[in-house]
Amino acid sequence: MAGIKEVAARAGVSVATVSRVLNDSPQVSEQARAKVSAAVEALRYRPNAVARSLRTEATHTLGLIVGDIVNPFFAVLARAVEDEARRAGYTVVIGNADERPERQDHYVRTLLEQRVDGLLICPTAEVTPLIRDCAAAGGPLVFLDRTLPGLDVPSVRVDGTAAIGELIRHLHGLGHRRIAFISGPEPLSTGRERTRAYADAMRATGLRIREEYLEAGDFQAESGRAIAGRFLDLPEPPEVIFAGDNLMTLGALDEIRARGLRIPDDVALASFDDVGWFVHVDPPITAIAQPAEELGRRAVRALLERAEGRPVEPVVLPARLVKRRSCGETGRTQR
Amino acid sequence: MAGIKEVAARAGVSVATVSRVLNDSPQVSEQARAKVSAAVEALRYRPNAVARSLRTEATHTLGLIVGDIVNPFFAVLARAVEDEARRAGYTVVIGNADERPERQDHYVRTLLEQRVDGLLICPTAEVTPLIRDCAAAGGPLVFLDRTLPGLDVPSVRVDGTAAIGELIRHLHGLGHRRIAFISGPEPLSTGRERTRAYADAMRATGLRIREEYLEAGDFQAESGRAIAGRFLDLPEPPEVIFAGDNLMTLGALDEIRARGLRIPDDVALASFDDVGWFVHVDPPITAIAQPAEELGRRAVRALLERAEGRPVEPVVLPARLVKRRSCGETGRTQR
DNA sequence: TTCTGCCGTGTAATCGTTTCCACGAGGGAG
DNA sequence: CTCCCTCGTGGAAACGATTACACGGCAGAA
Repeated sequence: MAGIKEVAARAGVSVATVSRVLNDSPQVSEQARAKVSAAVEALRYRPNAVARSLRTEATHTLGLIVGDIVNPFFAVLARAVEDEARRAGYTVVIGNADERPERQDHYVRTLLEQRVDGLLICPTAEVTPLIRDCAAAGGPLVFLDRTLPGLDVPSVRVDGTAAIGELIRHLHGLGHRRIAFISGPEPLSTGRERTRAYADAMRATGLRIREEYLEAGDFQAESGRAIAGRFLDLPEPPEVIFAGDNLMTLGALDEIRARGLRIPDDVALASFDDVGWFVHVDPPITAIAQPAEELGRRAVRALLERAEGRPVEPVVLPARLVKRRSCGETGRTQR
Repeated sequence: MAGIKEVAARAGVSVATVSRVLNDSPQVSEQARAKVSAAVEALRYRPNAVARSLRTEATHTLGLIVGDIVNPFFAVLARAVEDEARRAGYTVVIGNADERPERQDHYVRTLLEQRVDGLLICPTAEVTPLIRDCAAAGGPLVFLDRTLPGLDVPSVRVDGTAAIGELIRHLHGLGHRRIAFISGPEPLSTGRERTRAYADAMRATGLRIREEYLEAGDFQAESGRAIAGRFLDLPEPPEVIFAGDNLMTLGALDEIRARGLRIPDDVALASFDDVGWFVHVDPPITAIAQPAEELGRRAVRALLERAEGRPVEPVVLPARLVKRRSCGETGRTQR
């Protein structure tokens, strides 16, 4: 493929001039500019970003490591990140950790070697040594959706505490008392936070927290199914199953349907994390909606500020309860 | 950040030796290897992939341009591509064209400048000049899911013709005669192919094709909703609405629900492209399932073969009809 | 002993850009 | 006329790796 040298030769100027034209520096005559443009066109020259990056120490690329791109929440997040990044002139490399720390580390390593200008991570579980190093090295790094304890890294996330409180009160108002929660993995900040919010809200509402009504899944559909099954097998099964993310909700729904139970009469269902099709389930599923797009955009902005050396403080966005019919009638339903 | 020079200095060897250790060449003594490893460790050295790529002319990176990452079909596709690529030692850069040719071109340009080792494109509509150039240049390029006419580029895709035929016969067997189709955009190969299959199958089954029962959407939910609305507004509305992708099915479902119509009694619904939650809609939605994972894997393999200069022939995978209850009772339902 | 070959190593060129610096031409001011 | 500044330009040194080539030492063969 033609390089800048060939272009220079064809245009009858030096490589320096070609480079100046390409980066439209003002320090170049109209004449030269025209000749170079013609040569570029004729040779179908495409600048080599690899060489450019080597010289300039900037790749105009951001890395994004998500838990699972097939999870609609992360898909929406990824699109928002990618959109905002493109607007700022950056390309995004997406890594799929599949919620596995070793895979997450694989991508961290690869992306660092690629010299991305910034890294957005939805951390999977543990603080790996590699992550600790990165945090210590102080490169542009921002945690997205989740945080890790004890590291000096800014994070952009959603706080669902208030919405969970509202949900529990809503359920209580509908007459439900036995509310079970399929929580997320203990090591994940989002898992811990939601569990805590559930427990606090139950207490605040004067409801008993039963050990057998609280079990941790792994944010994947299958665990939701299994745990819902165990809840339903209890001598005194819960009146409500509240699942900690949309995939576990899907799993729970599968299990409830497989047993031929009716929602909400036999058991009610609620989800942390809303997805488009919840309104089409019969009955539509009550859920806590997270502002995923906003989250993605804010994360990119925070990252870019960080990359420019400006200090950035954590961003915390609120979630919103969307009442539908899967927990019982409440007059009008929201979409 | 420390470079190979610092490592060499600290280990007391030359940069050549360090490089050889890093690429574990056999031509290096155990002793040197140990010293270098120690230095690498101590300095937390990370090879600079940018410099390496410049020298070796290989980035070990593949580009993937999808129509819309939020569409579950593409999300699954992207994960499969990314998975298979990782297995082969490649990183994937995902670009989101949002079904817009100019955005697709933006990514093609960017990825070419980044010197990706191969490019996987789900082409959006038209043959742009840029795409034509690429095809002509003969770089490693493979079309995924969709094809473009008149270009010498191998493609990996699904052929839903047989499944659509089966669906139409199934609907006919259930007593339906007035079958409307929300087709995809005319310029897209998948849109054209499905429309053609619908028309052929209708004819083959002895059903009339009515002009007012065939309208093209843009593979986004909103168009599905609008077109379904127009179908239902007809003096003689169809008995079945068959939508050309999962998002338009979602839109149609919205519209049907908004009108308070019952499925399948008032109108039946079928989808080209299956997604996980279809089984949870009441009633579960009959759909044609595409082997998205297989598609992604095959595409990567084809691309890598192409990159190695081996000739690759087009891959065409069959789709599969999954009968559920949204078109009427049929004895047992599949999951 | 001397020659041959291999093995481990180092020197330096190279990849395609950007950018610092120098240089010559031209023009305005003194 | 001379001086100086500006403007457009080109030469060449980076950037951080890989790798062709050369070289010295040592072992085995003659």
